[in-house]
Amino acid sequence: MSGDGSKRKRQRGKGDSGAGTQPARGKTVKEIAAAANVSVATVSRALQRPEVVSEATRQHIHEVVKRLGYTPNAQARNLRTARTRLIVALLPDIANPFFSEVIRGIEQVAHESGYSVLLGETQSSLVREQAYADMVAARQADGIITMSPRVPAIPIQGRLPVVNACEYVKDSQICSVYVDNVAAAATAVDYLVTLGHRDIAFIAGPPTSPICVDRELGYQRALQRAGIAINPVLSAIGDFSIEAGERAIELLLSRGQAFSAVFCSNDEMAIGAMRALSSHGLRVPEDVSVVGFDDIRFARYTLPALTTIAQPKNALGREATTMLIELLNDPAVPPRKRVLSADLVVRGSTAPHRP
Amino acid sequence: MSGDGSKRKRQRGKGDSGAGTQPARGKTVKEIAAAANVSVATVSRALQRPEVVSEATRQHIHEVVKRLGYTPNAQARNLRTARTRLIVALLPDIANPFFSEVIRGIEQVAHESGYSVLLGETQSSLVREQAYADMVAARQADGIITMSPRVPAIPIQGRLPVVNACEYVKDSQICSVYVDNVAAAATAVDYLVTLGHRDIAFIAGPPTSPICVDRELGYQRALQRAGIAINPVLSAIGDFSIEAGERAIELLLSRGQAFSAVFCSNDEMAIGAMRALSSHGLRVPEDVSVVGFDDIRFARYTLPALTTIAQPKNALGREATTMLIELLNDPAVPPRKRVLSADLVVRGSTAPHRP
DNA sequence: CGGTTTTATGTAATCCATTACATTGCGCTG
DNA sequence: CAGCGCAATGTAATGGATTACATAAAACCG
Repeated sequence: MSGDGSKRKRQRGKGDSGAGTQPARGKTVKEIAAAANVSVATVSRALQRPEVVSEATRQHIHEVVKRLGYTPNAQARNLRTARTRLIVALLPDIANPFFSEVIRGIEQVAHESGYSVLLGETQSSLVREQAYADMVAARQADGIITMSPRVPAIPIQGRLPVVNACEYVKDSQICSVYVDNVAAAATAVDYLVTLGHRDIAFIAGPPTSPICVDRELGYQRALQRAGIAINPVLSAIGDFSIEAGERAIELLLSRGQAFSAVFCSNDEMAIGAMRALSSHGLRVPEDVSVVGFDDIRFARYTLPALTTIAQPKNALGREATTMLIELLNDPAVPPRKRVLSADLVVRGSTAPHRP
Repeated sequence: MSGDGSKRKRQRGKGDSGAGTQPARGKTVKEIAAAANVSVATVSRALQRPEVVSEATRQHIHEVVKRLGYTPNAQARNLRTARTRLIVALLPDIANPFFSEVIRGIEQVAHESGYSVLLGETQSSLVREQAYADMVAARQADGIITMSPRVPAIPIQGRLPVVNACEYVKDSQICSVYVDNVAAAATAVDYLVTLGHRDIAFIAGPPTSPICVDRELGYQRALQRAGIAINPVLSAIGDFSIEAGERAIELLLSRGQAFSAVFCSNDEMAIGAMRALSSHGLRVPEDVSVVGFDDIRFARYTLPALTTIAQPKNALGREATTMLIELLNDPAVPPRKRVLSADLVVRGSTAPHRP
């Protein structure tokens, strides 16, 4: 009986066989368990939930772990627990100072909560956006914070682990954190009105993004409130770059319609606008007041320093991350939109209108 | 006898038992294999090495995969293959425009090679640096690109999967990519000398970093070459921030030693210097010429535009990543130091000396 | 002191894809 | 046609930790 004595199973476990030249495999729980004379379960528990093992055992195991220099294999843990503690931060452009400050807020909260941040720069490419979203489907990341106005499709069932930061998607089940762009833009324009300006130009952002539409809306509302007619000749569109700000001013000036102030949809365009204005011999703020949006770090250091709407960049990142982590811990939390406040910061680029 | 007929093994595999409320488990190879009437091995092969399965089978499997919406679990794959295709980018501060452009280069190459980038902002904290390094030990990332002058300890045997970018560590087996800071700084100062300046101030960076020492060395060499005595009263130290540049100028001016030019160890301090100078009624470049280092994006847009040393930021990131990936593919490649060139970009902040 | 909790630990199943090795079937050659 | 080689596929071991369930030992209780 028992005719299977010869069934030579492959037994080249790491413990015995001669070849000491194996490729640098890390230590495993098994080895620690053996060295500490306990079971793998106990080792795992001593490391994960120290309160359930006896004081003596725990200390002993920790001592062995330290002595042998053991670090649990995160891949194995992740596979078993089905969590990666990784979140993807999707943004169009990391070199944009606005985003890089938001990212920093994301990184902070993530780190505090034991998560790490995977950088997903998309260059606004749908393909790349999708590629990062697929990492969630592949369980290589737990969730996504997206700073673009689109929410990528993730072929998983259940609630999408996605939070929208800075941007937001209308009518959706997606959590978002952003500022009230309409109100903020209106505040900026109100301020210009207060200073006596009536011919206020506007440099818009790409109309594909809802927040740009909102900023334009705010501009229009403020004008209406002040009884000023909206003049399309005083509007130009830019792509958020400094160069776009310059071009926009060129365009506005070429139209021949005078203006004594210009509200820009972001700081970089405002910086471009200031340059273009001064290269046309127009002084800021004496001849033209300029207001930006975002309050990037350099806004404070332009000459003159830029009056702008300060977005709580760090808080946007922090809040978005907090939301995402909440969502990851409990997929049943209801979708929320959180609106942070953005305040006008008056600096040197604005002055009372001089007729 | 045989008292084990009752040994109810837990059989709650996903196929049968009633509760349809299970928590959104993803599809597995097994299910695909079953649906396609092949073995798991064949499915895996069809996806990983399509050339080894027959044309018909491959098409059939792909069809099933698509129909059922299957995405292989990356954690499982990673565990098995012992690679994560993740690299950590360690940097002190993501909001620093210099680093964010380097990061972009890193992200690009990583993406081209099928890697993703884990953002490791350290705030120059050793603890956080180490925490990210430990992710490599925990096999949660394959390697590290560090932009700080330290190389964290990673308790793994064999070659450390680390590349140093922008900074470098002396006498080490670590791969690095950086510019010749001595030569670049000397070029900048040479240029000021050519313009007739002899009283050239210097704003140094934190002396803990070798590249700062190098920049100072370059400054000194250029002066020596020109037969100008090095005057310690004309040097100040800053921490790379705009404010530090302002403070440095205050300090230099307070010392009473006249200077007609100042070379700053980075652009942000140069921007601060320009502000401080003009708030003291000194015109740039008419009264004082200013040169920076890095050529961050805003350097082009200051008033006057900043003359500076252009570091190939994108290339630094790209090259570092290329090196790291090479190293990951073949740990036997010899350690290399790669020096990229940095060129002087002359803009408006420098002018001939006017006695 | 027998019986019931509680506490500490062990055993083995599980997560899911990859892949070494085994097997099957077919075409080709001498 | 036996025999060999190659191509295609299958079976099951493997990676390393977590954890459900089982068990043993200790504490508690009337």
